[in-house]
Amino acid sequence: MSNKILPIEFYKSHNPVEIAQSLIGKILTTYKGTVQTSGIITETEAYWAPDDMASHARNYTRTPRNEMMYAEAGSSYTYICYGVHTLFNIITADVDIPHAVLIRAIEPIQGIDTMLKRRDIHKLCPALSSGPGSLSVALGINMADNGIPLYDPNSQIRIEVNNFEIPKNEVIATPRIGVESSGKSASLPYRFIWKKKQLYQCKIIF
DNA sequence: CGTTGGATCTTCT
DNA sequence: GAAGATCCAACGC
Repeated sequence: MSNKILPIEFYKSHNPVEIAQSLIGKILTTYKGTVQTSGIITETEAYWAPDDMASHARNYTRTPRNEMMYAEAGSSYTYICYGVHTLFNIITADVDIPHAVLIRAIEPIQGIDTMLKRRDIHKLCPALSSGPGSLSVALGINMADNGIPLYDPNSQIRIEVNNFEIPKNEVIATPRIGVESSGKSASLPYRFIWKKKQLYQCKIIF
């Protein structure tokens, strides 16, 4: 069974901070072959180009790597961080407005056994899909997933609405991670975390 | 426990 | 040549 997919209109707002906040509690699902894995989004960060000095698209910088940031709302943007980790972002606003939201953590729902294998972890724990690089491994996301329309029912990666809304007072805002050197952009409260994440307690699977 | 450094790609200096 | 939207194994207490 699958939930209702978020429509493209959801991503067209020109305020990526609001979108980042609204994405908390939504469901990120990947379909790789016959395998489905999914989780509740519990942590996001907004990148508000061109003024945001922490964004790859600061000052409308345009390179082969970040070209997808200028694409249509609801497209995925994947890139390699520190030469090692694949990070998964969602592009928002109109074409040529390179706002983005980075997905930093999910709470596993479906395909937990598959996620454990992909991560080579043998028990369910927060590290399974918490942290932007770990999340991509757990969900099987790689650089081939750059530019996927996340609102399309036929895509391998989709964002779906949840059966319940997360109350706003359970979501806190903090400065973003790893952007200390980005001048005044560094202190902006563009990171959102669901306070009640970690529904499970590291139980043994095998 | 907390801290350190290696991995190794893209971009800018 | 250096730093970055990171992670984790290897250390030292």
